[in-house]
Amino acid sequence: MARKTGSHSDITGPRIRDAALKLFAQQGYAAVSMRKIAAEVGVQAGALYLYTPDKQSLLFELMDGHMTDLLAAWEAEPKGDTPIAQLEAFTRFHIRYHIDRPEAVFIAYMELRNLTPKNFAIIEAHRRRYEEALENILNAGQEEGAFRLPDTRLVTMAVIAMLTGVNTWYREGGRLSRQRVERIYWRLVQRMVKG
Amino acid sequence: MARKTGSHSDITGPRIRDAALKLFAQQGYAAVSMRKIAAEVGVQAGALYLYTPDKQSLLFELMDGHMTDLLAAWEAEPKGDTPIAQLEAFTRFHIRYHIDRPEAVFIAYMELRNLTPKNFAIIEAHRRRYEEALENILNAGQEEGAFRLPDTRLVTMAVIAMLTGVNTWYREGGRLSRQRVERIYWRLVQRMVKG
DNA sequence: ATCGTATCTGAACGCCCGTTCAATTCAATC
DNA sequence: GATTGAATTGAACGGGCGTTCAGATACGAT
Repeated sequence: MARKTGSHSDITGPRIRDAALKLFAQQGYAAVSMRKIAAEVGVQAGALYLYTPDKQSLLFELMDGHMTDLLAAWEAEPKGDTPIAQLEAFTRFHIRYHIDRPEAVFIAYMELRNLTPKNFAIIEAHRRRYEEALENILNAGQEEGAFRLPDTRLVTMAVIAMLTGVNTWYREGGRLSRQRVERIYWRLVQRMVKG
Repeated sequence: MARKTGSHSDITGPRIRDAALKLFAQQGYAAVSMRKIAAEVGVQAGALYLYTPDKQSLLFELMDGHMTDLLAAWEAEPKGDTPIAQLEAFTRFHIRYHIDRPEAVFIAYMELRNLTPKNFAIIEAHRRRYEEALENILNAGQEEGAFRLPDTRLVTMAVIAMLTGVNTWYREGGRLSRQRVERIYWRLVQRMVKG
């Protein structure tokens, strides 16, 4: 047998990326073989190489796609014009966006060490740009006196770590709704920045 | 050749654990082979099995040891008697302890999925106990009116995520000293809990 | 000097890895 | 209904994996 009825390039391609996303998140890049990914798609391992040059590219494209989408989504987000409004927008956006993509987020944070140095540098640049979006808001608020921060760079890292931490405990249908989680975290962030 | 001069069980054992800690943190459990660990120690792969029953036990003992030490160190920490004093003690302790053991901390957070279900349950119980140490402080402060928290469980997770995040950016000899990092984070935590 | 034993080697076991590629199958076109 | 070309198989490549174990080695006790 060779290819099955109705299988086409534009269907198999995305299915491979979906399978890789799921399996990398579940078991980790190093523990997932090309054969496992192929099995999840329902195809032989060799077929994967029609859609990706190698395993590393599969990982990189998942991470690069995630970061690119994240940055684009933040650009497109309505922000308001005061630092306090922008900080609220960032806080709520970050939680909402990350809570909806637990697998991509998990991979983006856990598999950095499995990237080649070149690919790592590209992902790091993306991350840096995203962190700077927050840092710029904090700096603006600091300058105009809306915030009183001990150290904007440190507060940037503290806020992002705190917000991203939601993904470690949030479960769909749990005690708190997304809305409620968003609101509570926003209150905490407010307290952190208000002198 | 067989064993080298001066090699003894009580030397090789710890060296194996040290090598495993270093390599697991650097490359991840799945990517590190028993042969790599053995090479780091300067020994053949077979020799490892005089000191550990298998690779999984090597990982588990590192994680279990780390969590046990962490809990014991917190027990032994001078705490003060008010919730606010205890919260300061916890905040400073957490940062100090974690900043000094980046490899063990990294493994404890990243390699959970590579534990067998039984071992995972044990590590999770440890983590839960540690989280409860903080949650109890927050609850006590909430009840006696020292803190005004939107949700103690959520604030517990937020604070721990924020504090542990230090390990992602802190570098020895960087812009901020440990002392300064401790102090700034304590100010942020204070703001978060004070209504 | 010899022995006993703790320590370690080196080879082997069956298995899985990422990747390549000739051969095959199927859908669309003529 | 034959031809074409994209999609896929299945086998193969060299290599690394965790683990076992008989045999070699060197130290401490006698």
